[in-house]
Amino acid sequence: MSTTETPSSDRPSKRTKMDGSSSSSSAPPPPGPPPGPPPQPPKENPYLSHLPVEQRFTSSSNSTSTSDPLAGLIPRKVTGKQARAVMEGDINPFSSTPKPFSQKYRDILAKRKDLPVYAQMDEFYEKFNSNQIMVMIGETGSGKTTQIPQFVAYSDLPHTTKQKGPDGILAPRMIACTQPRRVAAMSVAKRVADEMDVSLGKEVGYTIRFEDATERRTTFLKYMTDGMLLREAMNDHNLERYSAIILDEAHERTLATDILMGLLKEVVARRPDLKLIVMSATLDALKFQKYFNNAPLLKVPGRTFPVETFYTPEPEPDYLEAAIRTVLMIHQAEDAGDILVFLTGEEEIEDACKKIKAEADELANTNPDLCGPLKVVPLYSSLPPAQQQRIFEPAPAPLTEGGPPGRKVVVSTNIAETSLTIDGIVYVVDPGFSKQKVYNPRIRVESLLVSPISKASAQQRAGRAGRTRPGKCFRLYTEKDWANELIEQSYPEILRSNLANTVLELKKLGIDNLVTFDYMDPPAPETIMRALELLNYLAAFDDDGNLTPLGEIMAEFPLDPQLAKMLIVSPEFKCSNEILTIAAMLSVPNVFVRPNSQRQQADAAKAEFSHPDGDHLTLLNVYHAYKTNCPDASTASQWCWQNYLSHRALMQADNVRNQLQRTMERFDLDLCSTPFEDKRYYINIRQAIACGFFMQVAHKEGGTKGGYTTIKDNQVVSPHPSSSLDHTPEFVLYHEFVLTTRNYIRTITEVRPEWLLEFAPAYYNPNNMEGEVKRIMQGILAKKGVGSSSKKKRV
DNA sequence: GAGCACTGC
Repeated sequence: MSTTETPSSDRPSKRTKMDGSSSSSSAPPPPGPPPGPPPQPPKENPYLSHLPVEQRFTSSSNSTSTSDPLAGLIPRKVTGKQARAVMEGDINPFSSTPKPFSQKYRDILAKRKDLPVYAQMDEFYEKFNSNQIMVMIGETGSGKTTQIPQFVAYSDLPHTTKQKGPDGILAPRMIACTQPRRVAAMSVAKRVADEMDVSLGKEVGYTIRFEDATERRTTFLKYMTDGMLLREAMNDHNLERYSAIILDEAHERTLATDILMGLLKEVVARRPDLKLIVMSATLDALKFQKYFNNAPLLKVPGRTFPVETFYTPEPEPDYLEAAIRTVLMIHQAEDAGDILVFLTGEEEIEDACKKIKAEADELANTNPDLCGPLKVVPLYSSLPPAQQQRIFEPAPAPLTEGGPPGRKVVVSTNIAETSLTIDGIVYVVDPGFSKQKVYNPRIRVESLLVSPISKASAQQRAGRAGRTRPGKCFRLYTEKDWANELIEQSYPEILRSNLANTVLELKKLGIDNLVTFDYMDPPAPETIMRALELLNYLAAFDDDGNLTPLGEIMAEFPLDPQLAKMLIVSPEFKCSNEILTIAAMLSVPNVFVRPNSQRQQADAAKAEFSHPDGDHLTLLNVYHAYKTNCPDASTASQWCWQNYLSHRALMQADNVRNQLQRTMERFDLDLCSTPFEDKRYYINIRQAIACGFFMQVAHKEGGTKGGYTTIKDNQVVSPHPSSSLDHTPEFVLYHEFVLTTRNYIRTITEVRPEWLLEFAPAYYNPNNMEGEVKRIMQGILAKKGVGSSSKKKRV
């Protein structure tokens, strides 16, 4: 051990320097041992970090509390009284190197004590200690998301019960808390790290796609997206790294949460040591309790301001017009306070913003004594972040001092219902509609439909008016309709989605029977059948419904099965570099920007990248141009702007591509390209795509010009007008079927019927086909019989 | 000749 620099001599000298009180930073170190250290709190001795907490402190005659702050606490027998004593004690037992609590910690603790959930700590520990599963209901402002995981930490004491993982590393058994959204996982983790007086990414961390802010040896509390925990479960069916799992926002019923609930119900039965807490905001607790074997309920009140609700006396024939009228009415008649209006989509919102602005300006001009200035701000997810930020700008000031107040109106999609919170909203206008995803298994199409919202949604919307002070909510439907027409809860996502991906994941999670799996809400059998059928055609499942080796690998890619398949086969076509790009570009939002005022310029810019054989190749061109022309971030944003491309989406594509490439490497899948000069360069790429998407092909109708019919379901479809395909080939492969004003196929590429027969012979067996396609396929097969000899001749 | 509700891996 070194004798020149002991921990005790190091600290005082450092302190002098930091204070700036030393005359010169280049002053030589004081000769010999420094004078004895001044009285200070117990110090941790870094050479003793292998010892239990209480022995790690350097004994000093002045220090009074050298005992373990956790002395007497038995994991999972901890009481509220004990936990409070530690929280209010001197030493932070959770920091990796124990140290006294900071002043900041004490300030935050004082505020935490005001949270409704804090008052129920004793009740929480009673239920937590004696039950494996519990259900918690806490409305907005109860503090459940930040406090409950901490309460669990005080009971599990995860840092004192480390275990060796398969890699031999000694790590704490973690507490996981899942969130449906990335931003929530990040921001809550940050907040809780502050509350516990530890560093983010060390003791308390978060894991979201593309970002892992945790440390294997030290992290014991981890916030994560629900999808991320599901990914982890695919390779660790018992979730052995966790001692407790908290599913937050379970009422949102995301696909990932629903699958996790079914899975955890099984895991909990296999692992009696695993605790599960399901947290929800709604009153539908009974359903959760019943599902989880009558688990006990802890109910915590919320903390929001009252919101007064108004209904229209008669049904409104035109909700858009009614919404605009209501905004102007509020503006003229109500006290100061901002307005939030819920509409269904981008076009509707932009339209409403224009109309509100025009009418409000006129009102302010003709009647300046009655109406202040109005600032109208649109909000939807595809809006660039800078414009989204406008919702946080303050309301305009009155035009004249003491005149009628200025007001801000935010016209938003559902994004303001859960994902984004705007402070200062006092009035909410709720027409009662939103766009919702629906899945039709019969024609295998997901589409968006404007539908009435649920009561739970309506309550959530109203609640947005009461975040900072009492508010008002104007519902543009009658009270009778509220009572009789609105359903209690929105249908969970699992009932509204194509489940191809989910079924693959479930198999990979070790679920044998997908039909008898204990779903909280079982999807339609037909939806599962459609998924099984697709996965069987893609050779991910064998005929007995078991995962094939190919299926095992497909499940590891964060992609739809079709995309995963084309990526995995791409090395066989010598084009995996290119397919990686295409898969990434298809996984991010549209890269083409088309402002209403500059459509022609935008279309011209897009034409520069167009590939005549199809949109997939156009996407490849865009990515190549982006990488070639944008060596660094500063030039990238300008180049994207000039070319009417979304920089955000392209950066995201780059991220996704890197992640996919790492997965390819993990499975030793070759990264290769056909030389660009080779005439097979594009053919190889199109063939690889066909291997994944042979089930999404349309055939040109004999009669109508430019019209197509899908092969399996005989749906009449039109190529989407945005397509770069410059001709109408006999067969086109499409990435998406979109149901709007008409049936469109979007992102399309020409394919040859010969390829379809070669790469998907079972699917294109003429015996299963009808009409013209059947004849074409028969013709090719007949020719092939002859053709095989001519091929030999050529070789 | 049209649209992208919202998330997530």
